[in-house]
Amino acid sequence: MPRFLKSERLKKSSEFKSVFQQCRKLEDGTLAFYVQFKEDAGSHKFGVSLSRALGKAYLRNRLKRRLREIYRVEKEGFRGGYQVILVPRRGSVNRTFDELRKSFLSLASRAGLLPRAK
RNA sequence: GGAAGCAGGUCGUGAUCGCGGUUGGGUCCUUUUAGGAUCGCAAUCGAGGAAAGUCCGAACUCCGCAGGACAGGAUGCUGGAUAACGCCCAGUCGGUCCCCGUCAUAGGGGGUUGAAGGAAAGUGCCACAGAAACAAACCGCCUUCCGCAAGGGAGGUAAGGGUGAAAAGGUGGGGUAAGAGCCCACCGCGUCUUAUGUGAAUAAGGCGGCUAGGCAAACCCCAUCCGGAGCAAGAUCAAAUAGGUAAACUUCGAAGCUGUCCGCUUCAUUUUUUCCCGUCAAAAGGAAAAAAGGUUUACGGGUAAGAUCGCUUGUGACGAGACCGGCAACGGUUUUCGCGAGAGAAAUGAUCACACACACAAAAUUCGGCUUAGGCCCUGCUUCUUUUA
RNA sequence: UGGGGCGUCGACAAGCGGUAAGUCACCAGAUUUUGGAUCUGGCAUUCGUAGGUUCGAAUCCUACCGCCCCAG
Repeated sequence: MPRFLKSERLKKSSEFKSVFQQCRKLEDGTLAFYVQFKEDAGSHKFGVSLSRALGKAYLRNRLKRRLREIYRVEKEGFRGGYQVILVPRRGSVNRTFDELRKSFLSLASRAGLLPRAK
């Protein structure tokens, strides 16, 4: 099974800033998807940013964990060399796990992270 | 049997994958005491009763400090308990509800509730109404004077009427010109003494009769307590990393050309500027231009939420069970067992099974409380209802 | 973690112990051929919610709910 290591996480405020500054933005009603591509094909990082307006603490925690779980399972198919930030939109706390995954996959495919279907 | 309310208990289990900590192990590096990095490794532990709101009280840390006072804040029946508290326990008194009891009171019992110190230290307020809201006489009642009378003047009075949330103890009797604690009885209030109690108070007896209306969650007075800031407190560490500035090189994303690299073209991202369009003015939209990103080198400073500790396997205000003391809260030179999360863009999620496993809601220095939120089941109490007798 | 402020009609708001001003909007009527403008009248059983103090609470006190801001 794929793992999700600490080194794959976006942590520092500066890292987030850099991605937001120089990135491609995609969104649907549920998620906003910020992706920045890098030369180094081996490195890939992932981060989630949640506003307090989304809901109470336990809701935000659950949403973040679900998004991370989706990323952990689905990142296998991605090309390397990217940094991704997810910003959930208002209302996404009420989505089920499957709805979140569908939304994530469609955005990732639009962003070009998924290789073309054979 | 059912429903509602209140109080107490309770807050899934197992499997697979994933995540955080600790310990062990493997690999690599430095060094050979050991340290660091890393991991499809193993073992083990991994959110709450409210973790929440941040309303109180402490521990701990730094700053200040001989000691005290003012200011400011908090608390406010009594006693106990505690590390401390505005919490908790027991009691007193008052309000309210229920039950017993009575012809009706009285009396007794139980639940619940109370920011229950002081209004005879001072200031202030008590709208409207009302004569008067701490001081009074409108309608009255009585005496007397003037007048034929209607009525008017002077005085006494506060029982009755009227106003009001509130009008100066209440009821009955005596008394009087009419009245009035003016006098008497009972009740109530205040005060003194005695008794009981640690005390708040209670009981009995004496005295007092109006001087003492309400509001202190109005200012205030009295008593007691409080130095200030908070784990982003605070302590330690190399002189490196990141970021910044300057210079040089470079164009990383997507698509196409190509076997591949280099390279080229177009598109896209962010920022700025200009033009067009549009409008009251903007925005949105369209077009053009410029810059940015990555790497290397140098400078520079100790800035910044850098790293480590604080930080939680802690001998403690710790948890659970006995025993002893206490009505209880709680306590103990007693005894047995237990030792439980520790992050830092922040660990608990996904799937499946089991009774539809389901509400509220997630640690962030740590404890003791309070308040609020809320699901299922169990226990107890209260109320209502149904059936049977 | 600590501190400060605000909730009054659909919108903006005044009042801060004694019967909840005002403006815009809305409704009805008048005027007008009609609309606008103008004039007249109406529009808060209760001041975010729940308790308490008081004769009396939007106002004072307490606890909640929602929103906004500040400091490191």
